[in-house]
Amino acid sequence: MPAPRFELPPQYDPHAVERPLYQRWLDRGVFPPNPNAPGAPYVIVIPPPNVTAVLHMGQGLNNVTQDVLIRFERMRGRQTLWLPGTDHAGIATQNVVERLIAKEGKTRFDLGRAEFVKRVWAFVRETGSTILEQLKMIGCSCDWTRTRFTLDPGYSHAVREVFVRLWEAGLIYRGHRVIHWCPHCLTALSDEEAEAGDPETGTLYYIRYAVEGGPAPYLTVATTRPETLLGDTAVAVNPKDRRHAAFIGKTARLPITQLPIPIIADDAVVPTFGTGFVKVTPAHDATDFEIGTRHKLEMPLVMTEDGRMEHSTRVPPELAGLDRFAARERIVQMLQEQGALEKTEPHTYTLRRCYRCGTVVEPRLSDQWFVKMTPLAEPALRAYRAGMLRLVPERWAKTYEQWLENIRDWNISRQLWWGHRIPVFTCVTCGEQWADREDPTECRKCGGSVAQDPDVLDTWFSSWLWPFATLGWPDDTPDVRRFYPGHTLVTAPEILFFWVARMVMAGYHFLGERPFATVYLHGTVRDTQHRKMSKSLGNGIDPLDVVRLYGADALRWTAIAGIALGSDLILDPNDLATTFAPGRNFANKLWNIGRFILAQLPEQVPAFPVGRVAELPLADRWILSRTQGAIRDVTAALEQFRLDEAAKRCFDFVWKELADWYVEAVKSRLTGSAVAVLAYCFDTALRLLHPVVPFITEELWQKLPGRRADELLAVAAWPTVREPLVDARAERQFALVQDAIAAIRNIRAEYRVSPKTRLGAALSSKNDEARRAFEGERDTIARLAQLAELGFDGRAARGAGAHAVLRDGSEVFVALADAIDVAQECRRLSSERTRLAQQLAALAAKLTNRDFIARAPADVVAREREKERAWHDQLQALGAKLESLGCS
RNA sequence: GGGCGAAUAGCUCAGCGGUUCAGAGCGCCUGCCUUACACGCAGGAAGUCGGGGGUUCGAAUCCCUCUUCGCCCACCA
Repeated sequence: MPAPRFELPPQYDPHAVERPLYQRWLDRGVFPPNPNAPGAPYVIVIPPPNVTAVLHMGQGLNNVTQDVLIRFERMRGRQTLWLPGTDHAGIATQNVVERLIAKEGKTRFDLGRAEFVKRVWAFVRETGSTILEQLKMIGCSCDWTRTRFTLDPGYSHAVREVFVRLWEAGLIYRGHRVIHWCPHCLTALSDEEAEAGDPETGTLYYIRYAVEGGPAPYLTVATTRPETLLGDTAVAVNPKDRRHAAFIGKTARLPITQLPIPIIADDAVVPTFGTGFVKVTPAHDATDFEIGTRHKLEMPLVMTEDGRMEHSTRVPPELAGLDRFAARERIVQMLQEQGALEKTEPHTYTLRRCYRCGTVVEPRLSDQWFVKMTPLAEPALRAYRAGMLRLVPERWAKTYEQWLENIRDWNISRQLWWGHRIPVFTCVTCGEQWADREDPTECRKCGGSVAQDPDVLDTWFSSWLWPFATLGWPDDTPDVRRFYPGHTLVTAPEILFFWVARMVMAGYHFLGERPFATVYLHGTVRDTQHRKMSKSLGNGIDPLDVVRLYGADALRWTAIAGIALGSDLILDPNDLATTFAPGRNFANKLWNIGRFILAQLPEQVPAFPVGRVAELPLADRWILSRTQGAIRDVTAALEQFRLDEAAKRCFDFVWKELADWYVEAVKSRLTGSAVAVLAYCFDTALRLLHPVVPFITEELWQKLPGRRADELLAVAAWPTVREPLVDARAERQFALVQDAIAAIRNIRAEYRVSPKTRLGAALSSKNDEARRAFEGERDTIARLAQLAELGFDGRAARGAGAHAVLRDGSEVFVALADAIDVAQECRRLSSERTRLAQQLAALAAKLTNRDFIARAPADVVAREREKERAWHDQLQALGAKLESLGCS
């Protein structure tokens, strides 16, 4: 045995290698796209995390997934661009900074707009790169030279251009309607940002309104929000509701304020709910607003922006200034005192809450900027139906389509300070209003002074441009030409509407092309109770804790191998050791395989003779063929986004085949072909594994003999199948060897034959119990003992045993392998659902039975050959019969 | 109220064009410190594949239905 070229520790130490390797990749500039690469570009844009975010497990999964795809394509020679960046995250970031200055006892209004925005920028500059640095810790191979931020000048330019173009196309309008309003964040929200939560049990209040001149002295409405009655301007019934027809046209009086309101008929009222009478509050309910519009009702706002009751005439002094929920209690009390509360009953409903702060959203009448979405949705829908866009897994198709089919106009204005200021200008003199690419100094019509709209744009109004604004659009940049359209988007289904569908719309509208061809939607990270990991539940896992404990590769392996396409990733935050054991164990195994192989390899590894591969020992031919299988399977799995299957296939190849069988099989002959084959197979394994576990594979690959100093696995060529090495026969034959050895091991374990005892010796043992135990199996054991005599008796001899079995029993095995060919053919035909084939398959199964193998001595070979001929004949007959029946 | 998904070994999950499909990892049991690895090696126990029907020579695998979980959408106040 040659002297080991390396002294490697028996335990893989990720910390010793990760940072230096990452730095090396950076220094060598392997992450940015290589214009000299022969392949076409391959582009992924990162779902930009909030600029203030710190990495959580969901993003860990998301980004590792992207990195696997990028590294795979990079090794395949594509010009890969993985474009990183962050999102300014309007509400979220503004909230964070508001909390900060609250600690100084101040509000943003104390600071003023300019000062506040300055503070946010300072905060962003200070903390903004945290999450990107964390991505480096888990190995992400982004092109950091192209890092973008949704508020940087170039990007803002794109946002403004988009707004103005939409304006010019007549797709932006000022809408006066009831929108979702967050009384905590003090801004309007889009429909998507007002999330429906879990059903909650609340109260349905039945309230009596006095009626003048009607068929009854009063009517009863049912409501969950009694406080809104101060804003009621009508009571409505369904025109078809006979019970209440006589009320229509009469006047009701609001309790508490005694204001008169009309009783009207409207189709929107569902007669079966509550009493059939509905209180109509047009300024605080979307449906009521529509009713109000149809009937030209007054629409008074009775709450302030922060959710306190207020109105000059409608809110009585004792309620003014009360928070809406406090007001509710107080009003219920007042109603009770006035005898206007008929009854209450428990009621289950879902409340919409602000997706940033969780506050119950208040429907509120206001003026906002909207984008007309139907003209944008149509191309996105058409493109999807034409197959231009693929969702993986496909089951999200219906969700995507339904949303686009029922698209609603998008409220894009936010009453915030942090974000892209809406570029709409109004002349204070003549009222002229327009959107402008530059800040105007005077009215374009009358020369009067102008005022810019105070609001900012929805964060998603910048996010939806991400695939091209990051490349320098609207300028005609080389990057836009080269990297648009992109290829794969990796994200969570939660933002299918927020982001994905809108990017598709923007892509088609502004560039006339899809932003990406495939949307890969991965699952959610959950705890063992299947609860989503979240800060508030305290059930999260910090990916960097995992990196510190077990290394980035262990994290990556667990995330990738542990999640099937489209399913969730279940991790146990209370037991990181168990959760990440698979990754840690595998990394260590790989390390030790490398440790062993590297110790065997001489400075100059001879290439194995591909042309004369047939002359190699069976085990060599077997592992070479299995290597081709691994290349084929792993490549196919990655192409199909089956990352878990790719990982698992690598696992089986490296651990079960290369380590457990081949390494053991060649331990007794570690020279010549074995060394060459080991070097090739291990090198291939490292390449196949690199996308998933980049650090350890790069580290080991660097140590392979003959490596030039400037070579990096990160940009090494992806392996391809070498046809001459595919050898189905060798695989079958070796499988029999494996079966035979398994049978021997089984017998040894079952009869407790010590590893140090020869089977033959055990047979003639003086130990009565052992001998008696052997009696029933005497023939089998004797035969196997004979086969195994060389190999299974001592230490470190499993491989030698395999070799010996092969040599002594090869004739038997070859005959069996041929028989199996026949059997398999029978099985193939049996799937044609014929009885005859079924019977043959049963017989075939018998032939391939492990018992048979274990008992098949050389002297039955002749008999088997005879049988085999008979099989062939039957097969021929069968074939003819099938053909006559019209089966192919 | 619609739509979608999931129920397979103690745990987390593969398998789902019908005939080596009853599997993997972790855990468990029994041997092994065999000079790459005890984060390991060898062997093993363990599931009537959620319940019930149906199609078929044959079904975790296809159809129907029920139950239980989870997700998305929706103006019943």
